[in-house]
Amino acid sequence: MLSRDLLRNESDRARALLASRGFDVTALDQWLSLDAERRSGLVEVEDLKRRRNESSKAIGKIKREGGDASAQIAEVGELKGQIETLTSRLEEVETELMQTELGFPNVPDASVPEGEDEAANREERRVGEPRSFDFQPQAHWDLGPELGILDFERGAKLAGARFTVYSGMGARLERALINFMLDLHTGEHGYTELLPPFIVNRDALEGTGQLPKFEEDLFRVEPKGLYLIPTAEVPVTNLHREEILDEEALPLRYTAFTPCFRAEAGSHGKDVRGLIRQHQFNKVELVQVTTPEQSFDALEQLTGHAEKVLQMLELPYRVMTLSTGDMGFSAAKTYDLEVWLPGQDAYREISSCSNCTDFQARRAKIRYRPKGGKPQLAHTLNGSGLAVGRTLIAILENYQQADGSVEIPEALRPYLGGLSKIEPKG
RNA sequence: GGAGGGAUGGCUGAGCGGCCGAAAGCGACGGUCUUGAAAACCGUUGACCAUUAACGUGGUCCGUGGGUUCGAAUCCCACUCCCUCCGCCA
Repeated sequence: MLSRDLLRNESDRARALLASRGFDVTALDQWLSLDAERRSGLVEVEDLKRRRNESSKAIGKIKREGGDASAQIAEVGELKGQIETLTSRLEEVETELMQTELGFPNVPDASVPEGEDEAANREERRVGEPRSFDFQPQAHWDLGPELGILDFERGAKLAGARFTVYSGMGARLERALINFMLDLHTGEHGYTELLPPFIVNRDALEGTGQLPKFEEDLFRVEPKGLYLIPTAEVPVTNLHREEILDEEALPLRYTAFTPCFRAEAGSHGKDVRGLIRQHQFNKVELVQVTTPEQSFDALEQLTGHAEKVLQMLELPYRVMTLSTGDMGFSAAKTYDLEVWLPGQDAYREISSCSNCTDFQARRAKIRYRPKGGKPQLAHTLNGSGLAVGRTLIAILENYQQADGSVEIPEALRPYLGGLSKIEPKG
């Protein structure tokens, strides 16, 4: 959610910022008229309540003194009716106002390039040289089955398209990557490891911005109407929902490995081959809760923490700042890390690091208390550190050898019992 | 799944249907004292909304949602969560 102050008192600026994201700003006009109606209604109903409270107190006093309070009782009865009708109207307005508000995306930071889509994204830097091959590099959807470590067909048999079975060294490599990333973030970057629920309620998803707008992207779990998490960002960011944190405790840094579940509605025909776009995938997530002063520095740091994984695995990548039109709903600024995939001759997203400023904190009521001051909204950040399946892909494609084997990056070998190479089966 | 107990401010914990936004303690903050700190003592200390140039003023909130009543933290109903015991279970 955006601050009502911004919407109300700087509505022209809000309009321009929302428009830059491709958002239909007629909703803002609707919001403004609802807000005005709410406020004038509040003044009216609060005055009626004041009169009712005064009369009620008078009744108590008269009765204690043994007097006759029937005049006051009649007055209260009349006020009550007026309050009821006004209140029910106000509740309608409030509900509509909320619904409108929950539909507004975050506003972009001034440093974000303006543009309609990914074409306007700004490349910040490239790290690492793409390796030159003296043979035609294969894509992971060929390498994986040939090595006997990825089984797309049996994944489809078990659950349908976009599900994959990891087998043997594939499963082992995925597990090694998870441990490697968690150890790095907890050991070197100061994050606390969490193992949260993989199923959450609506409140949590509303807190981080997936609901109410993006319900069709989620898997719903029937008996209780809960949802499978689309990212660990949801349970981890909501950890401190409706809490007032001590300022000294900030910044909070959490890392969590979880599987992620996405319905991928509307992405038919996109990335249908291989492991790029799955209904279920593993991710190690980074989340920070900071003060407003800290959050943009924290975004640089957090992005650096995710980059460190790629650097240690010696995978070439580039850093992109997403444009206003390409950013996610809750983000004020986002860096995407794109890893080089030689099998596809392209950079592909492997991490997305965002500063959500106070947007999620306002929805989830995550606050902190400055020393001796009033509670304030915190800022929240999240980033993948990294998407594990895509990291595995990157290793297969970048470290493949002419004989069909795949070398293991040095940094990962301790996690694989010292193994240096995955050989084709047979 | 069955039986019982509970949910009050940052925390612990009182609270005859009106005088309760709520005792007390802890914590936090400010002050006295001290070279400084601790201790002691004094004082301040919930959140949200509206309104006001401001000082303020008003409204709402005692798990959530309904109900009874002129009036509810207090009475009634439903739900959620937590605890104890029994059953079942990885």
